[in-house]
Amino acid sequence: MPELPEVEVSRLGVAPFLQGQVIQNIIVRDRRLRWPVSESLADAIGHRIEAVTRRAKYLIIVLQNGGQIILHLGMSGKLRVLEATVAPVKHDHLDIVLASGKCLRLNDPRRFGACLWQPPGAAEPTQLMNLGPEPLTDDFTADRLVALSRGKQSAVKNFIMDNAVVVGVGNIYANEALFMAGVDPRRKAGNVSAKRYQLLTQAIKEVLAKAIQQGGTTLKDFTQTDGKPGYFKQSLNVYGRAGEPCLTCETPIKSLTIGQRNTFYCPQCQR
DNA sequence: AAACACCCCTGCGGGC
DNA sequence: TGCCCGCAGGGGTGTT
Repeated sequence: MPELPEVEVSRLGVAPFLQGQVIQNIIVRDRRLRWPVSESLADAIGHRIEAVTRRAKYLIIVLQNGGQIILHLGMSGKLRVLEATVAPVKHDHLDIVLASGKCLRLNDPRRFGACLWQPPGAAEPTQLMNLGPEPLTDDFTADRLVALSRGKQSAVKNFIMDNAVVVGVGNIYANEALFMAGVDPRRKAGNVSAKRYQLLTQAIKEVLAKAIQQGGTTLKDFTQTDGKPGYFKQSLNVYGRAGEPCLTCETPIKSLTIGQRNTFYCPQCQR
């Protein structure tokens, strides 16, 4: 489900309910997420939430004592804020119960999501180390893409989906950004010119920002925390449109597999 | 070292 | 109607 925009939309949705609240209880119904949920997560109970932030596709609940609860939604994770008394349904694996009587509830059918506990003063989990820059900040530049790509033989699509290069660009938005920039996803990363990396950098920033504004992309089951779908699906130019006419030139959109992931592009517009 | 393939898991849509 | 197959928004691990 979630790429960076969907995680950010989730963060914006839940943050107002969490900020300033004391964690009254944490209920783990199934510890078997991407990594087993640590028993020591219970150490967060009794502490006040200072802020809810995001790094890459990780949502971070920052406690006033310096501890952090780090959530990842994987492919199918969803966050809702509910009254804590609402009965859980299938795949509701985790509740963070707040003093307000509400709870943050994680539902994740495929269990590719994660909940990590970073104790006060501890180093950040290895998963968060060696992450590249946030795409919507000035740290993410075309110069960086050029510098890191020289000599790279892998497809440019894989390159921009590499979290060490830039975080948060998943399969949907990689396809869309490459279309916007007019770059063939199969092209070797090392053979993309500085000028085209400039276009691609702008396209990544634009597509992610626009998707956040529109509440993310709902393909099947993503919903914003208020239960509404994301509306960015209406703005997709290539993703999921194999065989349909390119919205620019009417050439049929092609699909193929790159890096075990479905890839969509216009053979006319993208070179 | 870089570039791949593979795997974790459940649900759903399409084809028969 | 029902069963089987293929596929899905992520990303860590292990192999060449």
